[in-house]
Order: sequence, then C-alpha cells, then structure tokens
Amino acid sequence: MASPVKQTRMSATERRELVLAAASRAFARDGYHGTSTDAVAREAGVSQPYVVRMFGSKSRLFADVFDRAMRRIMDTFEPYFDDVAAAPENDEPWLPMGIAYAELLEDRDLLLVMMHGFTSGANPEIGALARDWMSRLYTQIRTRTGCSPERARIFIANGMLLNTLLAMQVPEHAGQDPALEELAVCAFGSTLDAAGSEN
Amino acid sequence: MASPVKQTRMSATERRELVLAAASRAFARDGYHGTSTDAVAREAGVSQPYVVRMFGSKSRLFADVFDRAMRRIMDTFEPYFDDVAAAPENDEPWLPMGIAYAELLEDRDLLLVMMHGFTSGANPEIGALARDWMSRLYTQIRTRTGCSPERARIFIANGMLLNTLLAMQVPEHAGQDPALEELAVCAFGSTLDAAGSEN
DNA sequence: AAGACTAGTAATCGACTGATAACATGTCAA
DNA sequence: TTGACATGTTATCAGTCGATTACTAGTCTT
Repeated sequence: MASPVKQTRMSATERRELVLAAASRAFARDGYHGTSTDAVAREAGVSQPYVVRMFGSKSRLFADVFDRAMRRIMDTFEPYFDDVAAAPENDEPWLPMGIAYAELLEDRDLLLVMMHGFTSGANPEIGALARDWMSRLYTQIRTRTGCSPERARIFIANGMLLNTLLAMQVPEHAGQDPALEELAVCAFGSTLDAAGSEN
Repeated sequence: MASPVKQTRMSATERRELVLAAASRAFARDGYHGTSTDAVAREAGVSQPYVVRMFGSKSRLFADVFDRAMRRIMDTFEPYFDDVAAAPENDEPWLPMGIAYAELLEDRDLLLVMMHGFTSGANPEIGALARDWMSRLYTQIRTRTGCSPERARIFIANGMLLNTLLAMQVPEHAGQDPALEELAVCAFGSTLDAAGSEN
C-alpha cells in the first residue's frame, strides 16, 4: 500500500542517540532496577526488543548511559582546573567550579544517572564501573589542580550532597518546607531558582 | 503425626523484629526496587506472603525500615550536639561527630538504607518520607548546635560522601585502587581499617 | 475440651520483566 | 532490478514480582 507519509528511516547511530537519551531520562528518574527496558523503548518511540538487541542487555545499556554521563560531567570540570591549580588550597578559585555544577544542573539527568550508578555498587558489573569512574574523577581533580586529598574530598562531598538533594527532588519541593528551603539555598546557591522552576 | 522437634512459635512482635532486620540487610544491599519481598522472606526464614501481610505492602515495609534507620542515625548524633553547641563555628567540636559516624559504620546497613531511601525520591511515597527526614535531620543539627546553615550543610555533605562511598563498596575494594584508597582514607580516617576488614 | 484467637504456610493469580526468534521493510551497490 | 544488508517489528517465552485467598497449626481462656 502507498503510505502517505514518507517515513525516512534513521541511521542506527542516530537512533542509538535517541535511545540513549531516552534511557538517560528513564534511568535518572527511577534508577537501574526501577527502569524497564520497555519504559526506555516507549520513551524512545521504538520497540522493546530493539532496545535490548541494540545494547545486548539492560545492564550494558545502563553502563553506556552511565559512561556517557560521567564523561560529560568530567568534561564540564575540565576548563576550570587550571584556574584552581593556581592556588588550590584557597577557596576562591574553587568557586567557579560551582558554576560548572550549575551548568550541569540544567541537565540534571546526568547527575542523577551518576548517583544511581554510584548507589548500585552491589551490582558487580555496575559497581566496578562506578568505582572506576570515581577513581578517575578523584585522580583528575588531584592531578589537574594539584590540590590536597582533603580539598578533593571536600569538592566531591559537596557534589554528593547536591546529587542527593536532586535525587530527593528537594528543589521541586523546597517551597513546602522552610528547613529544606534553607538547606537548598545554602547548597545550590542562586542557581536553584532557575533550575527549580523548570518543571 | 507426632513432630519430634518441639517448635515454639514466636510472638508477632519478635518475628516482626526478625523480618525488619532481614529487610534492612536486603534493602541496604540492593535498594528498594532491587529487593523482592521473597528475598526478604527467605532472609528472615518466613514465607513471602507473611512478609507482605505483616506490613501491608512492600513500600510500607521499606518505609518502616527507613524510618527505623533514620531514627537510629539521629539518635546516634544526639549525645554530641551539646559539645558542638559550645562553639559551633569551630572545627574541633565537630570532630567527635565523626566518632558517631564511625559507630554507625559498624552497622552500615543503616547508612545504606538511608541512602537508598534518599535516592528513591521519584517514588512519591518514599520521596516524601525521605524529604521529611532530611528536613528533620537538618533542623535537628541547626537547632541543637546553633550552627550556621553552612556548617550544617558541610556536615551533611560529608555524610553523603561517606554514604556514597559505602554504597559503592569502596572500603571493600580500596586495596585494588590507590586513588580510591587515598580518598577512602581521607574520608573515613582510621575507622576504615576496622570496618573494611569485616568481610 | 472446646472455642476463639494468634501465628503462620501453601497455592495461586495477573501483571510485568528481560530476552530470543522469526519475520518485515527500507536502502543502497552492482 | 535484484540481491545483500541494515533497520526495524511482532510474537512469544520462561521467570519473577507483589499480592490475595484459603487453609493449617499453635496457644490461651473459660
């Protein structure tokens, strides 16, 4: 039959990007175990078996998504390392790194995927991957800025707090609780307003 | 038929404690979505329907486990607040709080359950509970110590880092990675050795 | 000892999961 | 245009999930 709509097929790599983006959203929302391959498929507009076959398995799909998230997160920090390296034990040069995080907040799926990967350490496959990336992140911070272990630790700790607050959906609900509001303002600073009013 | 073994039945509250303990271990390991009620039942040595009926639903079971974990965690901090309150903006009085965390590391299931609760914010039921407890925790720290929001934020951020590293099973694998080892030593201090060699 | 209550289990259900196999359709080179 | 290959889908499966029902056995009161 003659189809009225000319439906051009996508290249596999294009479709792959679509699926990865959909998977990123889905995994960010509900974590590894809480996300079905069918949910990813529906969000990407393809069939469920296609998703599975495209990545081999659900865990390898998550690994791909997690990998991309970590790569992009570390790339975001990259431009700021040199400034910090000038005086790594002072507070001031670290502040622009907060701006880097603000940039990441706009696509918070990245941070949520990272967090869900980190908290899936009991899964042998994902756990090993997560530890490897954490190691790379810490090493990168230390070697590029020349800072002390304690400085790097503090930076990562602040990041983990932001991730946790994001996963708890604190920005979305801060208005209902003065204490959470105060904590959120303190943690996110002025970037909260812009990011929190998205939804 | 005459059963040779005299099997005494347990009181419901005793059995409830057993199931809650088993659920705490299971949820700590694999999170909310990654844990089946059957897994909890097997770990507790009872049947799966019994677990479900005892708590009404899986989510209410998790809520119970999470509640208990948060209560015990906050109770652990309790004795240290007064000392911090003497000079809340100095570093020294906060150090014994690290000892409190070391105490919690011995039963790390508490911290892992907390973490899994926090990262289940997308679940309406659990999310609301998690935000409520985070609010209480922050409020407790602020009011009991009289510290600044920034001080409380730092304290919680350090806690989130420890939780994350625990969830990633970094203590168990630190020996395989010098960078992770350095980060772990920096984050956990000397308490790592005792806690890490458990398994 | 008889009844009422409590502490459990076995059997089963419909829904969902990740994965596989078989099949269909679009695209491009020769 | 035809065949090879890339891009998908439909149908299906065995296993698992949380939950419900119906049943069994221990315990306590009178």
